[in-house]
Amino acid sequence: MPRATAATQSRSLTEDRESDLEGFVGYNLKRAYLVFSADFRRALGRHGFGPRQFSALSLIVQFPQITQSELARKLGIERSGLVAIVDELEGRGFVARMPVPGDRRVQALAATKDGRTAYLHAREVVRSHEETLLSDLTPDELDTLNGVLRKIRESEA
Amino acid sequence: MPRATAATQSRSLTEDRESDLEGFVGYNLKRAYLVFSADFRRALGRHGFGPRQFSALSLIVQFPQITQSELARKLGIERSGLVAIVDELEGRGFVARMPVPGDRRVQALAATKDGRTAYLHAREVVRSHEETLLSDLTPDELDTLNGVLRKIRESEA
DNA sequence: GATAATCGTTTACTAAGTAAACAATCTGTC
DNA sequence: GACAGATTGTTTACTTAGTAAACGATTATC
Repeated sequence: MPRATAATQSRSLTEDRESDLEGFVGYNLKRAYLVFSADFRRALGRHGFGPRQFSALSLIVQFPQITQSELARKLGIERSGLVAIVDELEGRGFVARMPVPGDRRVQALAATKDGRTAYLHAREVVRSHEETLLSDLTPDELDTLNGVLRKIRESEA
Repeated sequence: MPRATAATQSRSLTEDRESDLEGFVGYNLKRAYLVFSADFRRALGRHGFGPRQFSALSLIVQFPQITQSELARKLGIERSGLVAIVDELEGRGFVARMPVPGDRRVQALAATKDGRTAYLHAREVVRSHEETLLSDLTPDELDTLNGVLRKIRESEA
């Protein structure tokens, strides 16, 4: 069994030879997220997708007729913040706002054919960008990472 | 006007056991980072520290006489972005900009006594906030998380 | 000694979000 | 059926965290 490398003494309270900062999960989480974010833009920027548009379109494709409030809830952002995202997706012809018979307040969202096509293509680009970024990880590490990130997310109030 | 029948059959297009989005590490990384970030502010907001001020002060305490350029490099941000952070730390009396004998361009940064005290206190608050957030993780998971985040960070160009 | 590079800084800009208010609409209670 | 209260999408104003380009002062290089 390949044991963890020698660089895992980080739990000591008094050993200060490496930066304190590197020992904080929050800081490392932010830096790792920034690496992903920058690479995402490199990979999908030319396709005209930012992370927010991609996330929103993904959920719209997957949950047809979802309302804006529900989508905002799933994304963890405010309704007001979602308006601009949907505006842009609609402006590109990827998404349509549609009235809902029973309730005239809500706008149901549906991906157009173009939107679905663009999403399926973008999804493959994102998969490949992630595969590259994560290529140094063992399958075990990848599994643990996914599980841990989910645990952290679920600990949210 | 694109017709969109109420009965959408797009479910058969994808193998969609759960949301595509949940399968992307980048998205989960962002959500997890936001959980940490919000909790960090809850924990240290009343102490007047944001994540940026905390990170900068941490490195200044650990590397006395560090220059602003070097600090920016370590933090992974632009020099121009660091100015406001140092301004604030200096305004609170936590940090002093000092001239360096050999080179009149640079400003060496040093934590004041107040700055060191405030940092040591804040560090304990951060440790406790992280401990709480990560309490659902096994020691193995925590080790793997730290290692994986580091690997991702080091893959940066 | 001219030219290039570096440092801290300012200014203008961008991205991504929140918070509060608003009109329109829906729901539950009397 | 009327009416108080909640909900929806939206606008507006604001905040946060950063980048990019230019600048004067200085230092390094040829």
